[in-house]
Amino acid sequence: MPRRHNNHGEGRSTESAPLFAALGDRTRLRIVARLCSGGPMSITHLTSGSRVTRQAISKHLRVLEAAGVVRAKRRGRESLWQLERRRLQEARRYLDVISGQWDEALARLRKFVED
Amino acid sequence: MPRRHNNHGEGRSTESAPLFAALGDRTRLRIVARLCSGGPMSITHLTSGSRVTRQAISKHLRVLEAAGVVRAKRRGRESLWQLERRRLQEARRYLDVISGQWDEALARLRKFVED
DNA sequence: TTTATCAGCAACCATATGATTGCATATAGT
DNA sequence: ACTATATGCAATCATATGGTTGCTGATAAA
Repeated sequence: MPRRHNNHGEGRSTESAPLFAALGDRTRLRIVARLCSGGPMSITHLTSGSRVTRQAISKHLRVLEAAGVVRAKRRGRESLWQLERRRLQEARRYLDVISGQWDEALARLRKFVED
Repeated sequence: MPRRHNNHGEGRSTESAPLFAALGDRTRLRIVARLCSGGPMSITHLTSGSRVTRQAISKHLRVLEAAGVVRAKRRGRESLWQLERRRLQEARRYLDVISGQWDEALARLRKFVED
C-alpha cells in the first residue's frame, strides 16, 4: 500500500525530536534569537550580555550545531556562528502539520516550488 | 522607547522554550502524532502499541499538558486526551520569525485577524 | 456485589543535561 | 618574540529526566 501524503505516523514523525529538543532550552533559544536579529557572531560576543560562562555558550552551540540549527565559519582565531534557517523551516513545516495548518502549508510549499 | 513589532529579544523569546522542550522527546512526539491523526484517546489506548509503560505515557502527557500541548477531558473512569492546536500554532509562529519567514507569517496573521 | 478495567501516586534508579573551573592551544597585534 | 585574545578539551558536580515497579482509588460491567 502506497504511503498517503498526510502520513505522519511513527516512521518519520519522531526524527524532528532532536531539533525541538535543541530549541527547548532558554539559553539556547536566547542564542538563536540573538543570531537571528544580530547576524553571525563569535562565541565571546554571544557570551557578553549572558549570565552563563563562555564554555556553557560553547557547549550549547555544539548542541545547536548537532541539531543542524547553527553552523560555524572559522575566521582567523574566532569562529562566526550563524543560523541554519533551512533546518528551522523543516521544524516549522512539521508544526504546520500537527497544528492543523496543513492546507496552508501545502499552499506555501506549492508557491515555494513554483518560484 | 516603544517596542518594535519585530522585537524578539530576550524578553519574550525564551518563553517558548518549555513548549519546544515538550516536543523534544521521541516518545512525546509519537504521542502527539497519534493524537493528531487519531483524535482524542485514553492513556491505555495510547499505551497499546507503545514500547513504554502506561506510567511513562501518563507522565509524558502531564509534561505535554504543562506545556499546553494537550488537554484532558474526564469521561467516566477514563480521560480522553486531545491536542491543543492553538498552542502548537504559537510555536509555529515563533519558528516563522526565526526561520526568516516573517513576512509570510505576517500575511497569515493579517488574514487570521481579518476573518 | 463482586470483578475487571482505567487511572493516579510514590519510591526508586540510571543516565542525560546544564553549568562550572582549570588548563591547553591557536592566532592577532605590538 | 611576547602578550593578549578566542577558542577547545577534560574533569567535575548537582539536578533534571525518562523509565520502571508496586500499590491504591475510582468507575464500569457481570
